[in-house]
Amino acid sequence: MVEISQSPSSLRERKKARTRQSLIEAAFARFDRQGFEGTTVDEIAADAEVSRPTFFRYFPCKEAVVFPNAEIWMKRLLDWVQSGEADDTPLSTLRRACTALSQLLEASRDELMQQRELVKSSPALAAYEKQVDARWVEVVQACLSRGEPTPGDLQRQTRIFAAAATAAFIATIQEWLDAGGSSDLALEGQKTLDILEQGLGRTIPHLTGSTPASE
Amino acid sequence: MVEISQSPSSLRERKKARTRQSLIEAAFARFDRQGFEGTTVDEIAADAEVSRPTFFRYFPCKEAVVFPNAEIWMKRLLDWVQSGEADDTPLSTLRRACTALSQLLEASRDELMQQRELVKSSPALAAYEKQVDARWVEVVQACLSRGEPTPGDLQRQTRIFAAAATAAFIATIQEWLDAGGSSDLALEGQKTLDILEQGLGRTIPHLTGSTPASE
DNA sequence: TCCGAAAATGATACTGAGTAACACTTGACA
DNA sequence: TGTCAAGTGTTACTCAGTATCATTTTCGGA
Repeated sequence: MVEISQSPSSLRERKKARTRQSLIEAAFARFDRQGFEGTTVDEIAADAEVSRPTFFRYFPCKEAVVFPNAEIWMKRLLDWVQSGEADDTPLSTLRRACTALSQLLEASRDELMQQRELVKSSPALAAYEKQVDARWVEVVQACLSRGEPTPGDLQRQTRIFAAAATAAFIATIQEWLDAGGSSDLALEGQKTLDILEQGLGRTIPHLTGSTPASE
Repeated sequence: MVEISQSPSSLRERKKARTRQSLIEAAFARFDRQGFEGTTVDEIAADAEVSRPTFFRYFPCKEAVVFPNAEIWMKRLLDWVQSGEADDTPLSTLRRACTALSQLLEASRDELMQQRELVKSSPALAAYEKQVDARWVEVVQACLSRGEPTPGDLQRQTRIFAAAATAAFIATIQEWLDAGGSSDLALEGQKTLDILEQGLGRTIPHLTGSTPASE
């Protein structure tokens, strides 16, 4: 369904992949020892035996090396959404996308938890993570606006809902990581979408003052 | 209810306020002419007739000068929430907070639209704005968890919902600005909260595939 | 197998953000 | 008025990120 694709074909591609991996490993090793802020790009590049400009040919900024898979996952999921069967409702498309993403994330749990530790230790990194997260809105948008041209007024509501759903799912991921990543993320994700679909009144009545049954 | 408070008391305070204002005006003047990226902090400082270190004594980074009121508004609203009457439901507290904030924002519409233009022109600025926006989650959290100690499991759901509500309201603000800021933001905000309270099934049935009347 | 083009890298040098140290000035307050 | 604290300027530094250009490495065709 969602596959890790590609044989690294040519020698050139294989070398690039190797260099990229070296940079990532060198970076995380330094970050473990010295923290993110305490590490310079020069050190990372030196450890990986490349020059500083080369580092920036692989990553747009120092922060990006902490999230080496973000772009890849996003693209993969976007492709999947856009090539999926179109007879679903928008929300069920979103539900399936969340499940697919959950599987990717659960498979990388350790890596993600390491990321999360780093992010907590550095404001600059936290800022960059928000930028990365924001790109997921595009994916959610794509899920919600399949096929139909979406009439103007509805489009605005959809955009707002997409923002809410993205933030909610990201918060769900973070809760999952903070709890050790042991629970079933896909399930938690569906629960989150339940809140958005059914509304607070039915899912967390405590917050609205109504009782679950009434209304 | 939410007042702009304080006489600038001492001379020292008045001077600081004046310097701060000069920096803001110098910055926006330059940004208008040269754009955000095309302007250096040195230029801003020189225009305001202070040194570069002084600029950084007033603003934590170059980006911050674009959002001179963010911190102030947030603090004010947080104070208001924490000192408000406690007999409301969490959601109604949030509703009132949104109305209060809407009034502040509507009063600063032109300034906000200028900000929005700048943000659209610079990725660095967009990144910083996300950081600023993220701080609003705290305020929303405060609205939603008044009084009660909130039992553990519910707390997680509340955090997730707070993230969703914040993102949704921010998206609402942006839609409002992109539409020229002519509509009633407070009203739009309430509509957004309706979606979250009632759920998609009742508010945007189109997305779930159900019909408005049926379940 | 060799050769030319394209891609990747390294060296060097630059800009600009942000900070530290320290001396100096100015407002607060008794 | 004089003392102290707060605010400022000067200087010099670190480091992220970029441009330029020469050099090396891989690719693909003959």
